[in-house]
Amino acid sequence: MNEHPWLIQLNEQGYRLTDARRAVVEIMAHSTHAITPIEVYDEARDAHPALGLVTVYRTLEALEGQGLVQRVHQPQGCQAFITAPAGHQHLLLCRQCGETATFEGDDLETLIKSIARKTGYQITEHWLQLFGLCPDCKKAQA
Amino acid sequence: MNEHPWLIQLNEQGYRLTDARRAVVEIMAHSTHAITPIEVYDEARDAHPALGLVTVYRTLEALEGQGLVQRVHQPQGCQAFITAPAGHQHLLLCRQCGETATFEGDDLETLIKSIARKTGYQITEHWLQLFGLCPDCKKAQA
DNA sequence: ATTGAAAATGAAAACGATTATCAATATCAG
DNA sequence: CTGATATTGATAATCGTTTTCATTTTCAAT
Repeated sequence: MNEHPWLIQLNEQGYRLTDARRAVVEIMAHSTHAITPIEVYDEARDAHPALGLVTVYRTLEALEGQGLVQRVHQPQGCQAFITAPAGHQHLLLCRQCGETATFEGDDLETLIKSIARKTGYQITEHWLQLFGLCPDCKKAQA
Repeated sequence: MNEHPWLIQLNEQGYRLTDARRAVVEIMAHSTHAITPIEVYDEARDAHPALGLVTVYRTLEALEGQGLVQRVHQPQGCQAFITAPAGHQHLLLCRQCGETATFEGDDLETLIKSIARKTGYQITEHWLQLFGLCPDCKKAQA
């Protein structure tokens, strides 16, 4: 049936393959922008009109559990999702259109260790994110 | 009347001084932890029982507008506020109790410029946040 | 001190995002 | 094909936040 790799992975984890999941995966896997559940819902109904919003939430949850998508936090709000970057990448997000780029910057290790030593905190996670305008939106600005 | 500097600042901006605002400022200004509107509401009612939750939201909004408090984003959720650090500081947050520390790490400029050049993005904002366990919660863990 | 216009308040309702409930449906192993 | 079970979508519930609005409070001008 030539299923999308994400669907194969879900299937291997015991999830059944349904048209609702196919429709959501289709949208999420091909999106290069941060996208909210409602937007996924609207777009995915082109392929599967009977789709319910609840199923979008449940599918996003499953995909997040598999590390295939992740929630992104932005100054404007924190309800959007993106396809999870491979490995440990940092994010660059367009404030206008939500387009996402990634970059590496792992010279943070030194900084983190230094902060841990100075503060006595046990540091378990870090976020480094940049926000701005993507080339297209920058052009449209002027 | 020996008002708190935040109240004086609000007053200078045209805000009136009320008991509701005094109560909210009292809590926020002395908090060293990330704290949600509901928590502010609960704590501030000790001093001002008639306080409404709506007023907490409105006061936090005013304080945020003055740069005196800011919303913090965390893996567990994004509805908490902290007293805004002076100058450009980065955050270190305890995932357990919300205790907040700050640090400087402004060698980011080089990185940011490099990413901007590589991606064509115009970068306007950045977040660098660390999460972990504060010394107290680390101790309570074991 | 008194007054009154304007700002601020709190209660209630509205709202948007998310989660829980549940009967009906679809998947897939046997 | 069949049936146990996962999944679905509709509905309702929940949570955080905002709007509405009549009442109260602040504070500048008397």
